[in-house]
Amino acid sequence: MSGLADSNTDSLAQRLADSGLRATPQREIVYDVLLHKRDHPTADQVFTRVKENLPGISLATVYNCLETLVSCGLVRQVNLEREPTRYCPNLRPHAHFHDEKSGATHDIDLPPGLLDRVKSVLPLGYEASAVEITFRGKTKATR
Amino acid sequence: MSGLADSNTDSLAQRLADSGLRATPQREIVYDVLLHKRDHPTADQVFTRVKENLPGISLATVYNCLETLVSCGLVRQVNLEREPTRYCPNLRPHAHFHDEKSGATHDIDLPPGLLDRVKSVLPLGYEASAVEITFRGKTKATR
DNA sequence: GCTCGAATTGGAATAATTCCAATTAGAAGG
DNA sequence: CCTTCTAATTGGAATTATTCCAATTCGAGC
Repeated sequence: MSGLADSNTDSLAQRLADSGLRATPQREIVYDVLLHKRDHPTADQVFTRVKENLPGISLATVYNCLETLVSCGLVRQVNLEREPTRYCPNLRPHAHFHDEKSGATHDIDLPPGLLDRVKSVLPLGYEASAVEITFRGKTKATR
Repeated sequence: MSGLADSNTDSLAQRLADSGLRATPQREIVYDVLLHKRDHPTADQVFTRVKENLPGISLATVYNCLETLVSCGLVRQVNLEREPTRYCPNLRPHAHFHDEKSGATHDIDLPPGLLDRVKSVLPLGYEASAVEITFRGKTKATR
């Protein structure tokens, strides 16, 4: 179904190795699924997609793999309101825009310096390891 | 236990009336609890606190009241990771800082203009009705 | 006092996620 | 290649926050 996975798979294997973890088929396919369609799927959606290539995988494993990918820094978790957690392989600094009409989530790339500007509002003594910016609203057809 | 509630209660009654809703004792006490200790409690924590004054209240009602307060704009919901939703009566523009060590959430007031600056990164056609900024990290004793 | 819709209540239902014990797989060493 | 030993996976049960629902209660206006 593709021939695109190898360089990704390699960086995956590398990252996993760095954390003392193994590159299993399950982890590779879960990661490929995230890279292949970047629509911020839920764990369930990832499960459905992965099953096409690996029918025997279990949902628990999908959760495990996602957790592993997050913990070695290849994937970000996105939480919106009370909805199920979504997963995002975009590692560039970006915000999320949640379209209230369609429910879709879009990445919004951030200009360099913006995150620093935002962090600069923190009072002395606050050290942020991560900043999340989330928009909610509507998208208009630009026309 | 206090004498501070009336002006709050009045604005509550007003806001509720504006939305065609009634100011019930349950709603008033839930709102007072939020105003009185602004530590971003969960629904369960609100439930516990409200029961001190209104022992017969049910958890379902607490959820209903919180939902009502949110929908008439007096309270904001704060979602962090997968944790239970927290509730915040601070209506000034502010971000949230989630202390990874203590689990506490602090409000960070935002300077005027910052939210507009952040919104300005949105491409044409994106209209944000709300922006949320969340920090995660550690707080150091300033000394 | 009555009426009638709104609000509250308790308990059942739902849904995402985590937990756990048992099995399987794979790398390293012999 | 076989064995070993740990990490990973699996299925199902358990957990937890939240929502749903049907029945009751409340209260403002007549």
